[in-house]
This record gives sequence, structure tokens and C-alpha cells, in this order.
Amino acid sequence: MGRTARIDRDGVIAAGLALADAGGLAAVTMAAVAARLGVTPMALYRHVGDKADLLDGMVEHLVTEVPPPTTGPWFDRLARLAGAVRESARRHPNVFPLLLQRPANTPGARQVRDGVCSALEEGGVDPARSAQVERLLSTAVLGFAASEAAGRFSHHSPRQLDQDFALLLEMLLRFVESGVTTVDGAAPDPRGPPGAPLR
Amino acid sequence: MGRTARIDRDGVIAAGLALADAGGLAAVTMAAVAARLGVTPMALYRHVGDKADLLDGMVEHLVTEVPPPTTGPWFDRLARLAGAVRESARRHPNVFPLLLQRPANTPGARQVRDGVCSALEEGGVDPARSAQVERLLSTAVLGFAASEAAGRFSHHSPRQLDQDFALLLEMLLRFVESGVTTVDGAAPDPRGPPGAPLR
DNA sequence: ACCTGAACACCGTTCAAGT
DNA sequence: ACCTGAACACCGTTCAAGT
Repeated sequence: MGRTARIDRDGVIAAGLALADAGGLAAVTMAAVAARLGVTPMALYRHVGDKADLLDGMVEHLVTEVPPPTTGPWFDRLARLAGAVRESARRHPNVFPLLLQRPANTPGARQVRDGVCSALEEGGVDPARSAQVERLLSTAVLGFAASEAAGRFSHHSPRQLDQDFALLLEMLLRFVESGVTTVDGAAPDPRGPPGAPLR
Repeated sequence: MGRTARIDRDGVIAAGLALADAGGLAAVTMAAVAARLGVTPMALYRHVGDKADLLDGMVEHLVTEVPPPTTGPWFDRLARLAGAVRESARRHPNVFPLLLQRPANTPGARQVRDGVCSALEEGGVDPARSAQVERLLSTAVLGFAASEAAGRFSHHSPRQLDQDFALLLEMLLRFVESGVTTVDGAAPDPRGPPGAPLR
């Protein structure tokens, strides 16, 4: 008879995210999510499959929250993207670490990856190797953001972590510009960045 | 009256590790750990505090399983340590990702960190900045190993991941040798590694 | 000192039932 | 089509009791 649904998948995921942000992953209970939506726990199963599916949806939400920049110089785009990733980790410190534990071939992840790859190729990276470089760079950035969010560096000052992040970006820039991954003999400007220094 | 204990903390942690390796973190149940030791669940609480403490112990076990090398050229030591970290991740793929989610100031973590720092200083890194460089390098290596262990790159071949890891090490080496973090004017051999190329 | 048995509040998930 | 109520097997943890 087409009763109008009172909740939908996005709402369930948003409720789970809000609970995780406020009280950690342990607070994400089918019962708690349902209560937040004013519904019984079993009502969730029509929209979410099971709890693992709910967590997957929450992680994917994080990924799609970080759209890759499309304007500006190639490394500027990468630096802004990395910064946005870091901010997402700060917004959702309890969920973010799950990002490193799931296959990196979801739709949202692919979109980010493509943005990184085209920036890298603009920076002179051999298109045949840009995917490999992308894995390296994104793993380093995700690893840092996850560590920071989860409190692995909680005994360091925010200012120190900002410096660490800047140094990380500098390492990545130098690596790309070193020409290790460019096509033979086509390494553009293998010494030093063309723009202003990072720090 | 000093009854001789039938189990101890190390045994509980080892049992938890074995269960996690075989069936994932979800298989690490107080009941399952106890059953594996031939004891009731409540017997564990004398040795382990609670379940979070058990997981902490399991993670710390992983760290102490990777002793930093003390012989050989500085970068060779770092490369072997990174390889050992990667192997630890492969041995305990379900527990390893937790390593990035816990404060990096446990005894075992400190020992590894000190080994990395002295290698870096031998490589010319300013002692005042070696701790910062260590955070960057270890985060990149842990992030890669955790990603690989958790299956984030499961759609890539083992051979591809070996190449990724080699490229990661090359990036780290180039960064240290670039002289960004050496004391002013004391950058030793800022161009190219002294030994054979990595790949 | 070390382990057990019984009990508690909670968890994810199922199934059949309601509208 | 969407939600509910009752039920099930399991979870971590407590407390008092046993030896």
C-alpha cells in the first residue's frame, strides 16, 4: 500500500555517525541508532542490511565528504585535499581509522583517487605509475590523519602536529618532484618546487 | 595459601592473539579466551583488568615482537625494521590496525622509536628533529602495513604491493637524504644514496 | 591467592504479526 | 511497504562463594 517511510538509509547512517562522534564506536548500537530516530531497532534492518553495512555506510560517508579540488596548481590541489582529509578525521575521529581497514575501491574512494592521479600526472608523474604513487601518498596522509584522530600523538601539541603535517606534505612534494616516477627523460624541473616553499 | 596459578597475563594475551589471528577481533571473546585456556571467563579478570586491557596487551605484544636492528648501515637498519613491521602485520592482520589507534608512548613503542631515531641521526638528521622525522616515517610504514594487512589493497597483486613497499622505502630514503631535516650546512651527501639503489 | 557459579544488563539478529 | 513485539543466543562484568 506504499506507506511513506519514516526513516531512510541516509538518516540511519547520519544517526550512527552522530552517535560515533559523540560517544565512540561503542556507542553505535542498533538500539541507540533506532532510539535516536524514534523507532524500534528492527526497523533499521529494512534500510541497512546489518550493523557491518551500517559501519560501511558511515565510512563511505566520510570519503564522499572530501571532494577533490579541481582548480589551482597540481600540488596546491593535493595539499588542499590532504588538509580536507585531515579535517574530516578531526570531525569524525572515532570513525576515521576504519578508512584504512576497508577496500579502497568504493565509488567515493575511486573519485578521490582519480583526482589525485590527474594532479600527479599534471605534476609530471608517468601515467603508468600514477596509481602506484597515489597509493603511497594517500596511505601516508590517511595514516597520519588516522593516527592524529585516534590520539596516537596525543602527547604532542597541536602546533607540533601542524608542523608534522607540513613536513609530511613537503616529503610528498619532494618525492614527486624528484622524478623517480616520471617518464624517462621527461622529468620536469627535478630540483625544487616551482612555487613558494611550503613552510 | 598461595595456590599455584593455572594461567597468567602472558597466557591470556597469547590466547587472545591466537583467536584474533584465526577468526578476527570479533572472535576475541572473554568466553572464548577462557575456553581456550580451560578456565571460566571470570578467571581472566584476575590477570587482565578488562577486555580493553586485554586488547592493549595484544597490541603491545605486536610492538615488542619487532626489535629494532642494531647492526649495519643506518638506512639498512631502517629498511629491515620496516620489513619486520610488515611481516608482523601479515602475521597478525586483524590486530595490527589497532597499532595506529593507540598512544605511541608505550615501553615497546619507545624502544622502537629510539632505534629509528639513532639510525636517522647517523644518517645526518638533526637530533633536534629526529623525533619528528621518526613520527613521519613510522606513520607511513605503519599506515602501509595496516592497509595491506586489513585488505585495503586486496584488489592488487602481492607483487604489486611489494613494489609499492619498495617505492615507499625509496621515498623515505630520498627524504632523509634530501637534507631537509639536517643541521644547517652539515647535510651529508644530499644527492643519491651511498649504497646500491633499492629496487 | 586463585578460580567458580549464578546473576545482570546489554548486544545483534530472527521471525511472525500488525497496519 | 514499513514498522513492531516477542524471543533467542550471546556479550562483558559484578558479586558472593568455594578451596
